[in-house]
Amino acid sequence: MRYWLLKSEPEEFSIADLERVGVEPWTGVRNYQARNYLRDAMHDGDGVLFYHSNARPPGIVGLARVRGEAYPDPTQFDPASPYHDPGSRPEAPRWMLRDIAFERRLRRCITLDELRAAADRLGDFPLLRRGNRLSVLPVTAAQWQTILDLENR
DNA sequence: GCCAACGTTGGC
DNA sequence: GCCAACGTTGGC
Repeated sequence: MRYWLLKSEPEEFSIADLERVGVEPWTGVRNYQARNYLRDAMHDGDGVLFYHSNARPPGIVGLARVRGEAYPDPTQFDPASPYHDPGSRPEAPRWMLRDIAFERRLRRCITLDELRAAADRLGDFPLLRRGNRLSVLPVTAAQWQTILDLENR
């Protein structure tokens, strides 16, 4: 079992949206490193920290779970989609996704400021690295536990 | 709205 | 393969 952090802009898709739909195909990732995490490194049942980016304040707002296996992101073949990729062929899909299942909201938002303040306990946390823009990030078991502990402080 | 960081594109 | 131009991310 591994752990991940997924970023989402709440104006695009928030934790409330995930709670409402229950399970969401994580479409639109168009970065190769993030794609590799989704396609190769994730496993059914992995834990997910749900992070609101471009939010005020930015922070972790909920928990979710990876559901099932990787499969082609259908939006890459949809000319009407903003995620359309005319260079991707159905017989060799470039972009893969996973379904993400709602688990629960956190009792409160654990803000980016708070995560920075806990940097000594978190160690090398990819979200806190300068200039990081990846929307899918690996989280260690120790970091996962540290963040859950923060929730109850 | 600004801008730093950084991935991608494309000319050469 | 280099690298300048460009586009995007995302905090502020």
